[in-house]
Formats: sequence, structure tokens, C-alpha cells
Amino acid sequence: MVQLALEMAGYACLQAANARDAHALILDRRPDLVLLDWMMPETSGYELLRRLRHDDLTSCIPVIMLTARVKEGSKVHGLEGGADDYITKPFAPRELIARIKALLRRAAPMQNESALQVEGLKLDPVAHCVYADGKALEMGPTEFNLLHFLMSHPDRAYSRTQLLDNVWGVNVYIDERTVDVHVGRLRRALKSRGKSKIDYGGFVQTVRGAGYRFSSNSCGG
Amino acid sequence: MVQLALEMAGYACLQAANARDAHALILDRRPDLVLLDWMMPETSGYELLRRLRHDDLTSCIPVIMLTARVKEGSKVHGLEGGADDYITKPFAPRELIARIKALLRRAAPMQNESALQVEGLKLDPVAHCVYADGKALEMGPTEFNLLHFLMSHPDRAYSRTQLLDNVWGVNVYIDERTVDVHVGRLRRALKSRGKSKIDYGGFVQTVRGAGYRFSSNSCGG
DNA sequence: CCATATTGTCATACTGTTGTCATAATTGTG
DNA sequence: CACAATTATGACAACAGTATGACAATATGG
Repeated sequence: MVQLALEMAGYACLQAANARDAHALILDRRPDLVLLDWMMPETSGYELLRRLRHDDLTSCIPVIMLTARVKEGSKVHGLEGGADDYITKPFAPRELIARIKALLRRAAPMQNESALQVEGLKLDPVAHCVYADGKALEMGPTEFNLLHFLMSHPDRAYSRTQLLDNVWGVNVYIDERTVDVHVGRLRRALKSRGKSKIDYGGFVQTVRGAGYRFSSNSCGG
Repeated sequence: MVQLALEMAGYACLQAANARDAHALILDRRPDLVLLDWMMPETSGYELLRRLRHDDLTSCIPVIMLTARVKEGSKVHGLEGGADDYITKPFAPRELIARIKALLRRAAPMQNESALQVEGLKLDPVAHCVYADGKALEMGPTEFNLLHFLMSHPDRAYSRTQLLDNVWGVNVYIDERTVDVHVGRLRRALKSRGKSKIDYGGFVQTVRGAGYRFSSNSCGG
């Protein structure tokens, strides 16, 4: 039932019937998170948790304990062993998913996103905004992500496939020519409407036969 | 024994047996105040205090150190680490309660910042009131909290999940789309009825594909 | 205990965005 | 200059993300 809930939420899921198998599976597959039942055949969940925490390879994997006990003390006990969170049975699948999300969020380090600036063109990842000479520009999310990636890696040509992988995501099923369209849209968005200003659309350069490149000068030197 | 005393005094109370659990519990439940024993298994109380102060989420939580040491030096040491008060064991429950009360009283106004104002829109956290061009606006508690958070962090896009974490609280199991509804209600509340006034609802901006952002200008530059 | 307000969820309408295509424009080459 | 290869662009239907009204459940305060 738990597996079903997890898969509905889009998580890949592995199962083990006892602590020994679980330990092997965890060592083998290095999951992002472990759901651990307090009561298990043979070795207890607590014992497995202790072992996971003892091994450097697994000590940093977030663990959520599943427990039937309702006493607050068991939470303390579970957390003592190094669990990052716990949840008492019975629980709503939604609560489980929420706790998993929260824990993964907590475990993931916050990426430092400082503003990128090239001449008068500024991209602020925090505010999700792009400015040309201080004036805000309008563009779609995809164009924003594309510009973000390109500005993060200037003076470097990327093939359409590389751009699809990095901006759209891997295992995405999109025509390569679609990149052209979005590059066009990005250029149009960057085209400064105010007179006597630089056309930042020119910063997104076509590399014939290869792909595209972001650069403030003619050839990225 | 401490727990008993606290509950007799009408405080809800959580316990942890060591620094790691305590840290997790504090992050999870965001207590109003922390009683921290100097001597703990594994990590010392001092180390935990340092970590609490280092994290924005916990840096403003009042902390009382419990210490067995009688030397005056330990007081200095504890306060150096950022503790707000300390008490030496053994202590009378009455004294502990008194110190807690005093600290909560002292901390309460500290946490409430001064009024936030952006152009004609003013939010007074102390009075729990919002004014548009001097005229009081009506809104529900959730809308107020949402606006408070957004105005405290302007020109910054927040995902629905982040807003749920920061406004509703961590580990809350609410549909992400609920944020949309409350943003809508907030906008309606901010919509100035008087003619020729700015529509402050426009300050709460949608960042398509990302979330929402508070900004007085079109893109927070 | 009741009256009232607030909350979270849902169904629905709405909006801008996305990916694809056809076609035009550009570039490089023989 | 003609040709092939590549890229640019406008149009458009499908789509995903957002706004909004309604409603039942819950909380709040008298």
C-alpha cells in the first residue's frame, strides 16, 4: 500500500522483507531516502538504523521510521537512533508523502543563486527576473531557463541536444528544432525596445552546424 | 521533572534525549522557546546552540541554558554562544517558570518587527493590521500571514511549497493549489476600492511555472 | 450552544505557453 | 550563380499552469 502511494507520487520504490535484505539493498542501490518499519522480522528496524548510521556510506541517507507506537517516547527513541523523522501507523498516504518531500527538501542543500550579469543584461534567479539596462523584460519560463543556462556557461557552444538535456531535462522527447524556436523567442524578448541600447538578442549567437552560444562579444574570446 | 513543571504551568512540552534529536525536533516543530542542557550525550548543548543560531529558521528562538556549573565563567560562556538566559542546577521549578515567562515576554516584541511599508501599502505586525493609503483593509489570518511573509521578503519568487513551509508551517499536509486560492483572496483584499488609487493586488505577482513574488514594480529591480 | 467567519478542496473557466509544422531566409560550397 | 544544407520565423492547436466561484468542514467567539 505504501509502495502504491509512493509510485502515485512519482517516486521510484524498492522493498525488502527484512532488515538483512534491506541493508543489502540500501548498500547496493543507495536510495535517496529510507522508510524503515520499527517492527521487522529478525533484526529490528532500530538495529538496522543504528547500522546504517554507523557506516559512512549510508550515514547521511535520510530515514523515516514507521512505528505503531503512539507514545511520544518512541519518537524520541527513534530519533535517538538517528532517524530524521518518524510517522506513526496508521497514517494517511498524503502525510507520508508530505513528510518525505519535507525531508528530501531539508536534506538537499540550498544552491547559491546569485544574480548573473553580462554588461547591461542581468538575470536574477531568485526573483526570477531579467533586466536589460535596469528595465524588466518579459519572457516565458522556458526562455528564462534557457537564458539562465546560457548565461551560466558563457562563451561556450552547446548543441541542441545538450541544450535539451540541460534546459528541458534528460529523457525528454522533443524535436531538436524546437530549440531554434525558443532561441528565437528568447532573442525577441531580449531585443531592447529603447533606442540607442544594445540588442542583447545578439548575445545569443548561432554556431552554424553546432548549436548556440552565449557571449557578449562577437566570438566569445 | 522539568516536563511536569512546564505542563503544570500550561506549556506544551517536547523532549529530546540528545542534540541531534533536539535539532530535528526544533526544526520540525519550531518551539517558542528551547531549554538546553549544557551537558548532553554526543554533541554538547553549546554546539547545538551554535547551530541553532546559525540557521535562519531557528536563529530567533529564545534559548535558556541549563547548567550544573556554578562558576560565573560558564554564564559568560553560555551567553557568548547566544543563549538568552541561563539557569544553574539545581533550580526550583518556580524559578524556571519565572525565567521562561520573562524570556517569552521579552522575546515576543522582538520577533514582531516594525511595520512594513511599500509605497502606500503598510502592514503593521504588532496591530495585525494592513492599511492601503491609510485605510484599513480586511483580510483573514492566513492572508495576513501570507502578506506578512511576502512583504518581509520582497522581490523574490517563492514556490508554492516554500510558501506552505513558511506561512502555513513545516510538515503541513495541504494541497499546493490552496496557495493559489489564498493568493487570490489576498489580491482581492488588497484591491483598493477607492478610485485613482494603485491596485496593491498587483504587488502580489504570479511567476508562471515558479510561484509568486511580492514586488512594487513590474519585476522587482 | 449557536452564529459567524475562515479554511482547504474541488470543478470549472481562463490564460499564456509549448512544441510542431510549413515556409522563408540565410549561409556555405562547387 | 545555382544548389544544398542549415537556420529563422509566423501560425496554430494542444497543453499546462493559473484564477475563481462554490461548498463542506472546521475553527472562532459570543
